[in-house]
Amino acid sequence: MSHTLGVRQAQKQRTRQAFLDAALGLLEEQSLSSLGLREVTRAVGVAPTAFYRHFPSTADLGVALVEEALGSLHVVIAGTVSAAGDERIERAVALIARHVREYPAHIRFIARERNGGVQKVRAAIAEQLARFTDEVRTALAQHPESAGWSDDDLLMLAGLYVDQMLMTASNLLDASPEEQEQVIRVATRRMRLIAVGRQHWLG
Amino acid sequence: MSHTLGVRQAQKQRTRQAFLDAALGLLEEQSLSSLGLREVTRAVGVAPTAFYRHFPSTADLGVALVEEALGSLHVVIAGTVSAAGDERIERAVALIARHVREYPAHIRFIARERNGGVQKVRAAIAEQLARFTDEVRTALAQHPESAGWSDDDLLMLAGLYVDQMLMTASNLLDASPEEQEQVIRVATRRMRLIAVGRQHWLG
DNA sequence: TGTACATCAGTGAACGCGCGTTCACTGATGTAC
DNA sequence: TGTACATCAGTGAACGCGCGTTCACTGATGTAC
Repeated sequence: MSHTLGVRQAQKQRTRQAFLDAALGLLEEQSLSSLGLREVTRAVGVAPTAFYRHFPSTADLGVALVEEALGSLHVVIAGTVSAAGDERIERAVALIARHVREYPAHIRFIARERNGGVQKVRAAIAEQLARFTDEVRTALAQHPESAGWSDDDLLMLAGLYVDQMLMTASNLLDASPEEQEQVIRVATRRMRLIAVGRQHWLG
Repeated sequence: MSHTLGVRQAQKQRTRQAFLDAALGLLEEQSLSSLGLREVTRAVGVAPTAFYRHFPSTADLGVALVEEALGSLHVVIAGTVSAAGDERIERAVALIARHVREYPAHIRFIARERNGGVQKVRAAIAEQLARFTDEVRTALAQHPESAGWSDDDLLMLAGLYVDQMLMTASNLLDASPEEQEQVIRVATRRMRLIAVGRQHWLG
């Protein structure tokens, strides 16, 4: 079993994950650019110097968090776009809402650092979102409604959807339980309006 | 002339403005939650303790920056919505682009801190954006196309426009001069698609 | 299987530094008479 | 107009503290024979 990690490697991965988890928790209430190395190691329960065994800097830890946070979203995105039938939009919004409920800290992190003060992390997020947009474009191209659409227009529409999803996710985070229904209703109508625009689009 | 400020008051206001200007400059490359009080006073050229004569904390300086940054936007927003005729959308996007060119640091600040780590500032931004959305709704209600629209739907549409404007502004900031044209083209088509959706909307 | 050596994740002391905040101060500006 | 007192924006020394980074270390795990 060459894939079985040695005890040492396994332990290292566990510690690394503990760093990611602790950082994500601390980042619920602050930005990455103010996150301290010692703060993270304290939360994990290791010596400050242990940090350097895993990341050169907190910015690099941030990049790792981007991958963790957005990696799991590919599946959700695929689900929202491929859904078919009358209730396609409702299902898409519901999928987003569920993801936010399951990974609130990840979403908060992405929404915050997308425009945050750490260049490396912003670049990583931008790259991942560009990939999402491209995936959505490919999925949209399969729809019969996309007949006659240029690739450029499909990309425009895909970007609009991706931004809308992220905005909805971020709004859900800031909403109280009672407000969440309202956020979902408004997000659904926004999507519907965009869908109407799509049906009558003439390039 | 009871409105003429005394020498002392005038000097105080000048120093306060120097704090705002210096902070805005420093915030181009970091988030408010990592902005240091001493960093700001150093940039202004006063003793660290002078800060407390103007703001209780950097968070409160941030709130003052929100008002400065978003105060000037009311006029722009009004301009984008009231524009009429065939090229309404082109004009709206051009107005946003001009504002971004004139006040890039303000826009960056708002985009960054809208989801940033300082609660007080996020609340201030959310409140101002809600007011913008309401202003846009009122303006939209005047349009003949809005006949038959519920207030709720108009608010939904207004929110979509406001978010789109802010997103466009933020995209322009991150774009190189060559990319800016592309950003403007895509933003224009997004707005057009939304406008098409609006025309065929049935509630 | 047992032994001898190599690797390396995590340690703990130490460093110099800049931080936010306190305090009593100074001296120009403002005000009362 | 002149004088005596009050106000208060900005000062500068001092404080205790936590920061990021360095370094030589330890001891469990891995590897070669």
